[in-house]
Amino acid sequence: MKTPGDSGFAFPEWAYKPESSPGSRQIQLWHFILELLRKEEYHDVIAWQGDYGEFVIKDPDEVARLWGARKCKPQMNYDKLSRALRYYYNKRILHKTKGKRFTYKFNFNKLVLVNYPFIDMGSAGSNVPQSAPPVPSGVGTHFRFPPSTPSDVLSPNGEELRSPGVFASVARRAARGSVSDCSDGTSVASELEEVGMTGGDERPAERAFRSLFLPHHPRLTHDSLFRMYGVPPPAPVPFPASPLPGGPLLPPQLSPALSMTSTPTSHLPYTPSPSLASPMPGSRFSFNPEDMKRYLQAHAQSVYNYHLSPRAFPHYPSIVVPQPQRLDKGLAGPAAGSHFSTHPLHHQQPEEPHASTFKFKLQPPPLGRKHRDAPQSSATGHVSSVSASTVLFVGECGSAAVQGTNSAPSGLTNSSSGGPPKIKVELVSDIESEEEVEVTDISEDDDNCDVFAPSHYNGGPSILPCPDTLIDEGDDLEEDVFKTPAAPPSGAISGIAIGVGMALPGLKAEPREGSPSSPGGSQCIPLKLRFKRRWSEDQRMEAGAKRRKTKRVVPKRTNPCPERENHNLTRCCHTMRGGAWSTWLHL
DNA sequence: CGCGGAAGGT
DNA sequence: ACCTTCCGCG
Repeated sequence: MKTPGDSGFAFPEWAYKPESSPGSRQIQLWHFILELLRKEEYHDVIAWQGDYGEFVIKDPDEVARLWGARKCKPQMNYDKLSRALRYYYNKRILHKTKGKRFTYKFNFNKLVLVNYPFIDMGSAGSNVPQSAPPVPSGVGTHFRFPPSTPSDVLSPNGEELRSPGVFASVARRAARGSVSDCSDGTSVASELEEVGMTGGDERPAERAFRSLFLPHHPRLTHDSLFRMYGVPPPAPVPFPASPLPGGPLLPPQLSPALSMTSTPTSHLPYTPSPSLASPMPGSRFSFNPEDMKRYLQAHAQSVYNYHLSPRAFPHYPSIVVPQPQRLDKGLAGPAAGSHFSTHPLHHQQPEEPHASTFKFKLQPPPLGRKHRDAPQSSATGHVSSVSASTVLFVGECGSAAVQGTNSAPSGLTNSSSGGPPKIKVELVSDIESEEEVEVTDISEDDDNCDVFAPSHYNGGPSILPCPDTLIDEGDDLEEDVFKTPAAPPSGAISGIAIGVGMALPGLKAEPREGSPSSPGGSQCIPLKLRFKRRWSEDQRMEAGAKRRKTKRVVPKRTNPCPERENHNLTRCCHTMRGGAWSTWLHL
């Protein structure tokens, strides 16, 4: 078992559960599906079947119910869920297995290739979708899954790996170029056979898929990997910004993502997501160390980020992934030892383990907008029946139960189909992927960091902390509640700030000289003072001015839905998303 | 059942 | 962006 203590660092517990981590997107349907598929208790509800990646929803209503529970959408039903699934067709995450009811198939080629690019996909053949990044020739021509290790060293409940630290281990290991020292010598290849695979005719991607996604793989669990790679090191930077150890010949044995084999559901980053869909800077893979480096960094970081929380850190190309937060105080809190450090998913899904307590009747087939408009009675009727059996659920999901009645007719009752026929040009997903390559785009942070306009340091280190923390609360908030080793030393912050400020005199750069760690930051003081003065002026100037969004208003979140709890963490995470370490200090 | 457009929500 | 909701169509 990995406790915050034994590894020397810890993450906030939300970091271990990306699905529900506030900064992350809410769990996506296909994550959820994978999650269900992975759990035996749901094998009567949904299960792998047929081809690789193919699964059958045996109990559509139940799946819908579970999904609805997860998303706090008590009105969920298979009709809606399947619509959501159909949206995956275009994204090529899923497709329908024709002729088989309730049967869909994951596009594992894409998933595997995109997320596990070092897996040997066999001959650059036909079945490799173009959306998938090409496999560098020097890398992973013959991918071997990492060997597993005895399954009794660490606690067995490690099925949910959340520690990005593994990456570092892997990276280090990769740097050393040795993977062969598995303790028990069991090769993963053999494991694949153990799982009962049709070795020969199976395509590599499928093999990969199996090992990655099949439920309860006996060996490739978090534990084995964890054991294999030891305790996460203090610096979980998967691929540091420093030159790649082996140059382009990074040992193929483990893609960073592969270290997360155990939790397909939660670490398969959403494929079409920007930095993942096609991590290469262009559609073409140029195989030089620089590109490789960038690629690896982006990829690893993406995965890593996803682990932590996809939104936790912006995807910057040459950024060093922030180190984990040592939640001395955070985790020392009441709930710390008990279950935070154990396994997120286990306490994360109140609805699933206790599906019974969550019994609520699925909404009957949609009444239709019109129907809901006119006869209030029928809607009310079934809603009440729902809520009656869903007291607990209502409690957790807040307004959920009300939905049935309050969803307004939206006025568009009748089909506005009078218009002329439109031809819609569909975007091919490959193109999607390509446009999502923008690894260098940091514009996303603009909103959160409008004091330092990103353009100002576009060329420079993209890791600039966003000083909005300092701005909104003045100097009072220097108190680091979360001492994070990764937080750039305040000196660095001021240094950067100053640097920026010098380059751009008009900038409101808060030098943050009040920082505890640099009480007498001698060297910079004059400048700092200057900036301080400047800052004060600006503050005064802005005092009367309209509120800028630098003022971070803590939103009143009343939604008790498990998906959205962790309010303070939410705040943290959201600000984090703004690209600011300093925000952590904010907590 | 399954599809996909359309609109809306967050 | 990723659904959720509704709906008409086959």
